[in-house]
Amino acid sequence: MKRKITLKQIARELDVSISTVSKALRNSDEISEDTKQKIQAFAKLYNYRPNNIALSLKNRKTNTIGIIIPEIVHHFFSMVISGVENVANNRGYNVIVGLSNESFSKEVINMEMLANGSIDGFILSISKETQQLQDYHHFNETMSQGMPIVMFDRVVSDIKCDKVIVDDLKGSKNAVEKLITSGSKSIALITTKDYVSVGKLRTQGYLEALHEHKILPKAELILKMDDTLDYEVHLDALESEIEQLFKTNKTIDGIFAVNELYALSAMKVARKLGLDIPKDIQVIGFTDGVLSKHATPSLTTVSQHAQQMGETAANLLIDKLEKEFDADTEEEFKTVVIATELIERESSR
Amino acid sequence: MKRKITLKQIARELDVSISTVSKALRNSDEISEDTKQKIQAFAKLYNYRPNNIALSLKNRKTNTIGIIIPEIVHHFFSMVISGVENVANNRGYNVIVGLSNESFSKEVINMEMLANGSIDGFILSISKETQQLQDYHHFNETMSQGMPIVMFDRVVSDIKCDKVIVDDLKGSKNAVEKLITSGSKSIALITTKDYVSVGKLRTQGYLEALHEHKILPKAELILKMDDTLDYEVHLDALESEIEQLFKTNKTIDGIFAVNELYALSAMKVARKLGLDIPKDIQVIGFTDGVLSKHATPSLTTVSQHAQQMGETAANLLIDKLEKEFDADTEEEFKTVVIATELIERESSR
DNA sequence: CAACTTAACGCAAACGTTTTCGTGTTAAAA
DNA sequence: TTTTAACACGAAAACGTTTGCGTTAAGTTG
Repeated sequence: MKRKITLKQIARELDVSISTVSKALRNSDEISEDTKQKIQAFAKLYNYRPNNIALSLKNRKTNTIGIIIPEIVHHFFSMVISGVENVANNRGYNVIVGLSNESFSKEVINMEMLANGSIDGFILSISKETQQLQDYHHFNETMSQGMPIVMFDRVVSDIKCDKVIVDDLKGSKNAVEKLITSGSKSIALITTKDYVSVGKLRTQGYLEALHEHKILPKAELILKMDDTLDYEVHLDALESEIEQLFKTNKTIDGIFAVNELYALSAMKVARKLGLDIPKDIQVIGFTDGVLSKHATPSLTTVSQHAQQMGETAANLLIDKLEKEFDADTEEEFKTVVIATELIERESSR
Repeated sequence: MKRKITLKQIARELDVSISTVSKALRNSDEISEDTKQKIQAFAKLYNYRPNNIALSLKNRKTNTIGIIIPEIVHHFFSMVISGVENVANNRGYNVIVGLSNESFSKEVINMEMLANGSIDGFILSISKETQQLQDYHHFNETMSQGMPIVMFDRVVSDIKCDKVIVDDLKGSKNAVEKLITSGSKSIALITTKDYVSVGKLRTQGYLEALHEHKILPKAELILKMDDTLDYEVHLDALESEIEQLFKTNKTIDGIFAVNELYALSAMKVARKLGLDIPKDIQVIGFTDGVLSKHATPSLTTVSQHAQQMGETAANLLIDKLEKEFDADTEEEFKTVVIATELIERESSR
């Protein structure tokens, strides 16, 4: 079990100084061709690779970016990671992930753990609890220490940093318009409580679409779920709520749901009540995941291009990291909006 | 944009030496109570945190573990990561992920990138290409440099290292037996080519179950898919193959598929051909993911307990990292087998 | 031959820690 | 008064790099 070889060992072995070895390996012309040949050959033989940690310490740069997300067992977030990993790797960076599990304290702890030199910058999406508490001190502290942050999807407008978002409003407006133009008259909305920023925006898109088509929104057609409950395990509760919605509003002939699970549950309930999809009732969901694609009937969705979001976020962050910062020019923050796309499948006409 | 504060700055500010500051903060009794108080207060005020990189360099220990997986947009793998993250975090470790995208060269590059000091050990699942090429030099090299590896799920028996696997054979045997005892007489198998280790084992389980129940396996009932194709995008090809299988073997009344997608496609085709599930035909899949749960009918599956696999792998690795290695005792490697569980849903009787 | 250039290499600092081993001061013991 | 011990702190090395600058010896120039 030999340890990795270091400059010092090569130097001792070849009877030269450490600096000579270092320079020879970086092909400095301070060193004679002969010595360079010798050193490089030796280094190759022993498979020398510079120690990343030592480099990080010296350069005050780790070439590693941290990504903090609420959960990883989730199609959207894993797609984002995939995008981040892609460009990070291509640009010579590693990716270290932290999970907040939707918890404020875990988010804070994770960030503090990584902020102490382990990484050069953050890419993150805020946990639900943080959104509720509206406590953003950890973001501000991190940034005040010179560590850049890029937020994606669940962002907070108060914080000055780069952001990558999806046009939730426009996306859902489009979806609802699609329902309207395809003949739905009475469209229900299944959404989350308002503190979830994206839920709020998607609700607004729904309302705007109705408004532009002179349809009066009805409160009883809007179902606001409390998504602090984990509906992966409380599916029944979700479904009975939806069933209730259907039963008290027999006219419903269109559903817009702010996520995949709500949409699928709606379809399930509709089918149970003997409704044909998409003939009797159309369904569109937000977030394009595997479930939508493989459901029967397959679900028409608003795609967020998660992978592209990840790539964009990574590029934004690395751009910032590699731009030699002119202390004079005011730092500027970009917000990139990724266009949504309506993916039409079998659940809409 | 103030940088993070260092020991040196505190020392200069308080007019003591660096070592005094260090000792004071670690509550050494070499330092007087007064000075300790003063230094600790100052450090707290300026929110001092030791620099991880410097610590890593000094201790030759990064407290970071690397995990290399074929892909992350995959329920099984993200569950494993989730498990790893859990125990890693609780035991004071960070997790850095690398994706091989099922490519041999990306796997090698990723490992080399991380092996140069960035991490203390690996948790990994081998890419398909590596399994085909059977080139394992990067694993051996990594380990010969004293960096431990824990393999999970897709392992290779030639390599001496800790492993976490699922009893693929027993799991699939159980599943097929379930089909048999529930009345299926003619059971088809949808699997992968044999170089995928798990596919091979699951095929074997299928055969053993048939054998024990005195059923003669028929070659025409075994469909071996070439899974170098990405069936997420070539769904049609997959489905038409399965349809062919059904049409040339009208007697089929049971399907065992080695993954979720194959099983779902089988269900789709069956439904298309007018077969009732589970009355006319039962279906069981391997790997318990979101699709199985939310499909209609929901799919009976063999669960691999992915999260538990991740947790086990992480514990194995960290145990090894933290055990002061007695050079005398021979190093021993464990292989932990995680029991599978048949999760019965609507697709079986 | 003196003065100067150039080639080839080594020294040492720096990145931020921890820790071992002094060292100086003071107070107690002889 | 001298010796000793305890106390409180500092110097320096080490982890593995990179790099500016100093140094030496050889060669060149006038």
